Amino acid sequence: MLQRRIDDHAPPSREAVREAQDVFYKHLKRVGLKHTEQRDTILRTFLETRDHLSTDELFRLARKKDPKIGFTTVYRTMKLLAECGLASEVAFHDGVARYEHQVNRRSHHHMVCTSCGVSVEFFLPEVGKLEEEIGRKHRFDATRHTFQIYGICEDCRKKDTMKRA
Amino acid sequence: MLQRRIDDHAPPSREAVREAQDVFYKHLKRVGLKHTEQRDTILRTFLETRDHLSTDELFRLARKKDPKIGFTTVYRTMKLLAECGLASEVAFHDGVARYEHQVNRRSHHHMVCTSCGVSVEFFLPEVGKLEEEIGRKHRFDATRHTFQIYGICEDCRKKDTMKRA
DNA sequence: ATCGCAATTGAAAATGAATTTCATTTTCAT
DNA sequence: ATGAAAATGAAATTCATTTTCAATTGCGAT
Repeated sequence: MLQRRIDDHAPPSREAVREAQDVFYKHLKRVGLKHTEQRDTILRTFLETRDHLSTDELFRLARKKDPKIGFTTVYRTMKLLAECGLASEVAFHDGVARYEHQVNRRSHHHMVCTSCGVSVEFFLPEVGKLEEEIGRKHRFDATRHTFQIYGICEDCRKKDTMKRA
Repeated sequence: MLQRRIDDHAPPSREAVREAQDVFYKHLKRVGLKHTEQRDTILRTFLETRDHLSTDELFRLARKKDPKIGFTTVYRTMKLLAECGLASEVAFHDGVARYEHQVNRRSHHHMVCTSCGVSVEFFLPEVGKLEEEIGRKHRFDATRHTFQIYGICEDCRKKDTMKRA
């Protein structure tokens, strides 16, 4: 199931894409890895997306740009992108790992419909403060958090009501 | 890796256990299922635990009480317990489903050490309010949420410092 | 520009948790 | 007690993820 994402962000600008590429290439250099065409294609494909994509979905998209790209390469590239902060995993509890890109995006949280999978993003500055506060209290070096709300969206509720009638 | 749980709760009292059994049996009746010795053993085993247990870990514990209990039965029973609210899944991002029991427990959140897996529980009443508020705003019927903070605990930080020295 | 070698690639195999199958056994309403 | 329906558990299956490995490619040194 494709997990549609509802937010208020435009796709990254040309400059933002170049910046992201720069971050990626510098990361590769830093850890002694090479810059390849496949990795570049995968990054560009990823930045064009707005949904929460599984590795397999991303693989299908990348293959449209370059039919000889393999699943394994996409899989490995996503790990690299996550390492340098360009991608982050979002775990929605449905058994597949999903990624969203972090270019031009502020920290945010998700509200997920457990019926159709749609997700709405929201932002609450206080959540970041809570992370810091709780970390300090328990002497953790807090690095990140996940905050997800699960429920049923309006559309699914309406559909459900219609079915009953 | 066993996910040790740090909290301030005592194990359920004898009465709490009986109450939980009652909830379970009534649920079974409601959905037309039968009360079996295995299911009872698994519930009792589960209530005695305080860590975040995978199905396999629970299976090993239940097997001590009754060596002929099978993994499949534990797996299926955990689904039933989750259905009637006695168990809830906690997904910590490490690829295995874990459960914690909900007897005598208030809603809470987790701070997880990404190095050793230890988790500390904390409770923030405002998070429940945020769930409600955000749900209303986006017209979701919000049913639950997860809030987890990831980081490195004090012990792991110390060990790390020693290694460097 | 070429060489050499380490990194990369991608198909295929392996892994491992989750889930289903099915023949046998058990529960429980009658 | 009886028998229909459900439960059990060993084994098989599924499916996402991860590893393996032989062939290919990138790139720094020359």
